[in-house]
Amino acid sequence: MPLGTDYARQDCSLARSLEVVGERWTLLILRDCFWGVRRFSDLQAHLDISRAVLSTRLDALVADGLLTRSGDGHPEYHLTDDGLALWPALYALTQWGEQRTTPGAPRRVFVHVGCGRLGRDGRCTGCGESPSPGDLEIHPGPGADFTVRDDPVSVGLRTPHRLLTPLPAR
Amino acid sequence: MPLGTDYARQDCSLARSLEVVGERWTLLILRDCFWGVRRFSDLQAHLDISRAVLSTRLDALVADGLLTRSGDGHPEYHLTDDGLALWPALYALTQWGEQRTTPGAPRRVFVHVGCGRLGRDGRCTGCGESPSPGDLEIHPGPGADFTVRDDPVSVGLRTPHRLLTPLPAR
DNA sequence: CTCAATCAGTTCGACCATCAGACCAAACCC
DNA sequence: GGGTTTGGTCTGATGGTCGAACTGATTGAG
Repeated sequence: MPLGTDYARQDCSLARSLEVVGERWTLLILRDCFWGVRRFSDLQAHLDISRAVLSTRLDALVADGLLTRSGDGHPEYHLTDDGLALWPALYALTQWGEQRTTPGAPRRVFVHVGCGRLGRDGRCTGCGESPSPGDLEIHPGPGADFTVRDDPVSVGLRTPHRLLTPLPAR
Repeated sequence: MPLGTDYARQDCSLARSLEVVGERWTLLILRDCFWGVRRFSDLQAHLDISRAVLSTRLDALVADGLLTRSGDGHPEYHLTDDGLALWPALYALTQWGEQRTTPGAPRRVFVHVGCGRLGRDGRCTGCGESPSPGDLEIHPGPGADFTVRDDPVSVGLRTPHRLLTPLPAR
């Protein structure tokens, strides 16, 4: 928990959110899940995160109902509806970072499949709606840098990829 | 910084965002700034945060250009344009927390002054636009609980209050 | 089927952040 | 000018995070 336990006495929904997704690494793990990453080792390799912390975070996300752990052998992690509902917040935070650091050259571009591009406000430039993540493709943008990482997830993102479908492709 | 320094080698705008606003307490401090809190002691009393940490966070937010520190005597903290641009992300996270914990009874309701209410997607139910925070009023909602806190900021929020105007009123 | 490699963690000790509380100097109030 | 408030800093105790080593189950190759 990112907040002291006595923070339960704060009457604010943002604090409630941060108790679940405010810890170090948690939002980056969920971002990878939206992109389709499902395996422990892929998350670990892509995030350069300590295995101990990744294990703790995944346990917490499953306990909080944002992820499910499935499979009898090596588990796969999938977003629940509660997890999927986080997409607008995640996208808004990403856009804020993009606008601050590389305003003219986005690292990633999201495409509403068969329709238009996703604008900064999360609306499709084609239909004007806010597509659900499953209807989106992530494309490398002009600000992307392919030289920094060689893990399977980073490699898989060098070409367009439908969100929520397995990454790396198997 | 919430992420290891070597995370500079990650090619992702979300990571960039989290390096600025991902630390414990930072988003709650900014939330208070949107509500109009400007003084060190008001933040400290409302958040129940250690003074040392609050001091560190405010320094970082000023250095990152999200807040300005003004006044020759006791300083006032104000949001910059970069800080104000965070509003959609902050609102989206708040709505996610509200939907998860108290779906039918929001703790706070935001009103586009003279127009309509703010929907879950940040659009006004009246005009359909996404108002900037300065055009919004925060009202206590049906899920608000006035019994938990008695600091000046909490008291000031028991009645409708225009965002970005001084809180507590002086 | 056997054996090695991979996967999904757990454990460990070093290090860093956060906490509550004490302390302090400048600003403000009378 | 003196006392109070404000806005911090400092300190020792506690808890989180780190990289690296270790482990046991699963999977794949032959």
